Amino acid sequence: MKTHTESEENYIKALYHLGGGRPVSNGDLAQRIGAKGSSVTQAVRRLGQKDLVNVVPYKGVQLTPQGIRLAKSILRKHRLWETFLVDKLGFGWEEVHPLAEQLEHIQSEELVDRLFQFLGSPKHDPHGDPIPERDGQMPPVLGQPIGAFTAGTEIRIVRVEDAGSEFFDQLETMNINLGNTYEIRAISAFDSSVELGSSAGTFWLSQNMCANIYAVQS
Amino acid sequence: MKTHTESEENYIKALYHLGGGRPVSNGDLAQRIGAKGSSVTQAVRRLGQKDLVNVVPYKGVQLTPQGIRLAKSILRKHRLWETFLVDKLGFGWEEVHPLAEQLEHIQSEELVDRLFQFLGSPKHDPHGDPIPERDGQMPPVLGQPIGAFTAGTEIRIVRVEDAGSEFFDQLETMNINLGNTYEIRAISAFDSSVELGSSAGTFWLSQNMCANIYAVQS
DNA sequence: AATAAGGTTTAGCTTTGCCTAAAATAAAAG
DNA sequence: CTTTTATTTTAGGCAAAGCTAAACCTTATT
Repeated sequence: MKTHTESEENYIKALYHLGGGRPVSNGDLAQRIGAKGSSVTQAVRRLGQKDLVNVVPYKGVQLTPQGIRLAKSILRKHRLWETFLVDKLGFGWEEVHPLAEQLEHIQSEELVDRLFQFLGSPKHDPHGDPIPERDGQMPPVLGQPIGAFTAGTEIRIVRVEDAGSEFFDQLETMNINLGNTYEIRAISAFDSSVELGSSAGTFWLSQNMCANIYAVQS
Repeated sequence: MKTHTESEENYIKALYHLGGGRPVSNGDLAQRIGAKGSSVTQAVRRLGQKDLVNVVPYKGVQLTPQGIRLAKSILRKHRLWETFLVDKLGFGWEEVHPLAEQLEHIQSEELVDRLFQFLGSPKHDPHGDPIPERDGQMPPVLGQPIGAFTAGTEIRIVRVEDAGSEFFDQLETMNINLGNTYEIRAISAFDSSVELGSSAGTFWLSQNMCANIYAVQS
């Protein structure tokens, strides 16, 4: 695997995030990257010459299998570093993203492998997102939105979406963490908010909160 | 502290290595960076505009106090990451340098502080080199070359110079590590090589090896 | 003091990566 | 089926960093 610039890797990551293997529009990509359309046109042309994407002018850009492989390897690094920052250095959920965004560009297979081992071969990162394996395989995406369960079910929180720092702050103040278990007490027919119960008492979660918190039956 | 490019940081680091606070010639800097003189001229001009160096055309470049502060903060990061790679991830001495060279550019005071704590507030890195403190203070530079002791002295290895991978390989094969203790059995009057003894037996170290291995009496 | 040698700077070119403004194309509306 | 609108691409600029070759200081030699 050759070496790529950070900019290139950022485009690949954005492409994977937005489309996986499917085509992505110039505009969407520009928005995600935070650059103008014209810059994107040039950038993807460069990526095309390295066979990381297929470009159809005026139509869209699409990762090649090679591009997908690269995207996954970057995602793997990103999520391993996030795990390191939270588990080992004690960072909070919301702080780690920008840091991992820098660390994910460090080039060294060996480093990734050793980090993986050091962290105890994790399958999911601190948000519960799956960490791609060495060979590109993806562990399962865990859970379903809290609102999808029925009243009376015992659930365990296994994943939270990255919905911005205010969302994470809210989780913090409500003391909601991965691994917590609750009983679904009620689901409002009016606004789909959910009442959760634990030994510590019961509380209501807004629909917007619920949509970003994933759980499994337990 | 503003944010700098990797290239800028590399120049600052090189300047610190070559001259500390003293002026450095364009040529020496070019050699160290691995670029042509003309590139260096431009680069230092940019650094000058940021008040990180003082440039006197045709004479030399010199770090400002601000530049020295930056240099130390980079060195701190470099050596902390080296410590992490060796102590926590089990890398060998000689492998860590290029990796630390990438990691030292990660921007986050918070990360450095937490890493420092996580590593147990180390004063020296795995080669025995002092790790600059947060405030720029330098812990002592440990030991003196092995050849400087007299026969009969008990010594403990506390530092090795970075004298290239062949040197490290040699240390490896001779099983010489920081913390090892030996007795100086003899010093050759002919070529200044040194005979070291331990419970495992005795062996001779060439003058070139000795010059890069530092010890204290013990 | 004049000149040759060595190191330094300037001039001009390349690539990456981003920008704005103008032209071109695709899609939607009439 | 044309026209308007929205998106995308081209054209032309700019800054960071590097390069080569030519011009320019310094210094050392004669």
